[in-house]
Amino acid sequence: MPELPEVETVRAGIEKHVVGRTVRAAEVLNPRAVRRDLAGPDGFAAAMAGRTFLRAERRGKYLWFALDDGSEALLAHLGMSGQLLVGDPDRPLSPHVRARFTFTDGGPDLRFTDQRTFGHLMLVPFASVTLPERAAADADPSACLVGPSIARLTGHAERQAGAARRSATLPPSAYSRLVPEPIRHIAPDPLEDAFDPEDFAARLARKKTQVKRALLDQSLISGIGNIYADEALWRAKLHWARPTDTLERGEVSRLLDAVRDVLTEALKAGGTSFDALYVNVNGESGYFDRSLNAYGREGEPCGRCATPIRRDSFMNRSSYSCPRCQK
DNA sequence: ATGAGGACCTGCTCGC
DNA sequence: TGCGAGCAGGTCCTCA
Repeated sequence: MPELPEVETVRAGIEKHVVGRTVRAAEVLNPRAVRRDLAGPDGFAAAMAGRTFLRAERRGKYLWFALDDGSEALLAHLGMSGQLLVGDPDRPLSPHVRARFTFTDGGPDLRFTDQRTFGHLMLVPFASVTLPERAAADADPSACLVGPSIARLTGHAERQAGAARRSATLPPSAYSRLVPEPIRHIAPDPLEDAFDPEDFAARLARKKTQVKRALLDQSLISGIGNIYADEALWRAKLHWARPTDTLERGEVSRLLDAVRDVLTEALKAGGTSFDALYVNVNGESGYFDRSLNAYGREGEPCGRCATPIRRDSFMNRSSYSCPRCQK
């Protein structure tokens, strides 16, 4: 499943193939792929035509392409099974292609493929406006000029004009710190500069929930899914059901180190698994089978103490842990 | 306000 | 051989 390392692999892989290119036509083959875009499939497709890809960016499991002057973005979430593939525009259309973008240069096209259709695409404005306004918005979310309710009611043309007007006040260097409006609530991920360990620890301490649930809470820390949550908890020797408000400071530090390590190592491995024109986010490829210590290893010996790994049911999914190392 | 759980979705595997 | 149940899980929505 695409978690942060897979999404970053896709972002880095796709960036060099699309940046600087202009969309000739967008085609939505399954309306569910753009279900969160209120312009609808036709509106989305029409609004994407003529857009130039400027940058490829990411936060947590979301990735986006800043378009044209950087005032709007094509936002993508890969869900459970999403892929972004670049290739010969004449190759056969697989049945799971949900959206397709061709380019004015006639070169390789971009396809959003998604078997389980949990992923989606949206054309959206950036959330923040000028830097002083950004500071105000951070202090008080309701102060954001482009709040969710406004964005939902506003059409593409108006959003476009508004975003362009606002972005005119921004120095180019500020763009990289902006995130698309629909993901304002997504916390920084542990691999970006904006991530603040102190803030994370403080917010974690205020929560009254289980530590694994907290790791999966994208508004607290982003980029972690079920697999890397289990792996990080195994490394940190923490039980998944441990109440967050009982964690000691040292344990939180250990957990954050484990999270960073597991994401970084997976990113290194994931970065080797695709070639030039085919960007693969298939969960089975590369590191998956080799370097997992807990996830999916029910009954197999723990790498530290040889106690069989246990599987528990949690949130309608599985949690894998060592009953001895992770009390 | 916050936390917990269900819905969404499709392909694969397993057991009868 | 065929079929249905179970499973996989990220995010949003609803309910308590």
